[in-house]
Amino acid sequence: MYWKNAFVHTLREVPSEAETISHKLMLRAGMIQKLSAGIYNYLPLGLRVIRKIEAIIRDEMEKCNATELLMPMVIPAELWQESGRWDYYGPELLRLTDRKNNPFLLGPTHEEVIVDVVRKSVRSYRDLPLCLFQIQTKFRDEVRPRYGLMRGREFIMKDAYSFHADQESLEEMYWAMYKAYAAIFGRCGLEFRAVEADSGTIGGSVTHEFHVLADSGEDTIAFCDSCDYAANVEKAAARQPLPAALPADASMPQEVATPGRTSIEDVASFLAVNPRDTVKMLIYEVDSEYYVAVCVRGDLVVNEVKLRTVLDAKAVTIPSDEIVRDKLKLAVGSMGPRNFPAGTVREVIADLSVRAMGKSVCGANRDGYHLTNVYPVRDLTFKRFEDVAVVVEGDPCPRCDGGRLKMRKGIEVGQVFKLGEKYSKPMSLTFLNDQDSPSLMTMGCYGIGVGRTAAAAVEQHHDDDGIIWPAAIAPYSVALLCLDTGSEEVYRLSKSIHDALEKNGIDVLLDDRTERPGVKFKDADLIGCPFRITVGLRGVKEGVVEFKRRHEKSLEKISKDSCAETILKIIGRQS
RNA sequence: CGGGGUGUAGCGCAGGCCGGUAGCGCACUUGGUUUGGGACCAAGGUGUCGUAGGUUCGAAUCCUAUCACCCCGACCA
Repeated sequence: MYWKNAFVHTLREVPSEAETISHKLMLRAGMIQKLSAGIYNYLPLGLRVIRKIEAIIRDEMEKCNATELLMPMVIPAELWQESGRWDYYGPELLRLTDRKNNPFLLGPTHEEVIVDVVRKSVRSYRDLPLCLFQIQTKFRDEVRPRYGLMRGREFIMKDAYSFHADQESLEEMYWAMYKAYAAIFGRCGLEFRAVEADSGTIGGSVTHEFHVLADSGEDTIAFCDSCDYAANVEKAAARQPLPAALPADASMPQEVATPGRTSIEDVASFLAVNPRDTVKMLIYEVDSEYYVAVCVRGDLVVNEVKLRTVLDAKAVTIPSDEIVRDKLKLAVGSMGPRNFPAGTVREVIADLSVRAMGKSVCGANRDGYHLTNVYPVRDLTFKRFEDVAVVVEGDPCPRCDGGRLKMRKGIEVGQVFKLGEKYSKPMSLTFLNDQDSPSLMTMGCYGIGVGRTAAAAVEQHHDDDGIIWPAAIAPYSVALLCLDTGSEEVYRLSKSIHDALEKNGIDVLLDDRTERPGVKFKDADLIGCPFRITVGLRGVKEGVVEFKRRHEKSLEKISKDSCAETILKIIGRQS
């Protein structure tokens, strides 16, 4: 490919909208271009990266006996009404009507459609198991799209759906997909981690997310430093300590004045105790219907995802101080679980950490007062203990002895789900089993954010000069710089190298512009092809061209006459 | 959706308080000099100042409304 034909337009300055590295670099490298908030044009260079990722995905999907199809992006509302998601899904779902005023939606995911596809065709257990996938543009009207391809409204996703006669078959496919995902991200040259996760609104029970490790990630993952336990922090559990024993000399709770101290930090320092020895109590509003009180050890944070799961709720939010004070008649800043006036809340839930506490401080349920000498095992009367706290670095691993949890930031690029009968039931996806009786299919679904994978690769592989693409997903393997387009000899040599590489199946981008060398070097670094070949007057006079790897400083000089073969050998060895 | 901010040339920005010929850098075009890490000189083109209304002799500037975009938060297979 010749640069002049490749539609590569790099930017020297960063458009002001970009914040994250991948967003900035992909814009500057001329890979993407914004059309609207969270909606991007994929320019030729960016599209090549997308296509390479897609090719790897297709290859691995086919190894799992998954077959590709393509479903429409515009979906009749009817199907979603059938599954119940038409009402359940919030404003993230873009709804539209056609000229006859019939309701449609832009697909944010395709469970309903695939179920419809399969139920129209599959009747017998003999057709199962079955796995179908597509690579399609999705639309989710995100509240706040940001970070370029990382969190767009329109985005390309690979989604696969599997159908099974029984749980064992689903299990088998689930782990086959799990392995395929590991292979895909490995082949893309990414450092990633598969983690246990919360299954969220899509439903189902067991799920793993695949995260590319990068400091800029939006998710936090916790993993054990000695075994292979890893989980999204939303889900991560720690080994819970045993309930504390009550010391024989334990004295009775005592009310102390703590004027104006309403935060854990203030109360702890005022009473000269560690925040670990205080009990924090928070009020949550659940599904806009009722309230609960939640206690955690003072230094911990309530995990709202866990809380939601524990309450089987859709949403939990912290109400304003005014509501807590005026409507619930509670002492904001001085709430505590001992003698808690629970009349206005449905129940009190305590984190397991509280049970393990010894002598503690908690609110006295009276403005400006706290209690000291509280022993939760003795003084707290409520019964419900749950794991509702966010784990912290150093917590003991829930799986193994002696392991400690560590934290990293991750970018979620893929997820595998066991859906079970969540869609097959409301949509009557049945088959005849070998007993000749109708039975519900059980399903799995498996997604990969293709654009997000590209962005994650940039987050993980770049330097001050630009992108450093992993070889397998680079837009071109080789940036071939012809420094002196005015010289017949240099130009001819450049072209012959270009042709020889292309003939051997190597992607090569020949910079044939009449630009100064500095510009070409800068652009080559920015675009980030793994290999660079420089053909210039200076080298040609000595009979050499230069070969450089994007991630290394050093250059190799290669005889110009045998350079195509030499380079083929080097690249063949590496990729 | 709550809080904050920005819309002026393709990109990055100044101008705005204090109304009076719309500017700078990069990019682009032409000519020349340069030529191995984003060159230099000269000349040139480029705008409904986000949109609509209002105040005024006169609005990028003041007022009102509105739209878009960005950041923080909430939200998110």
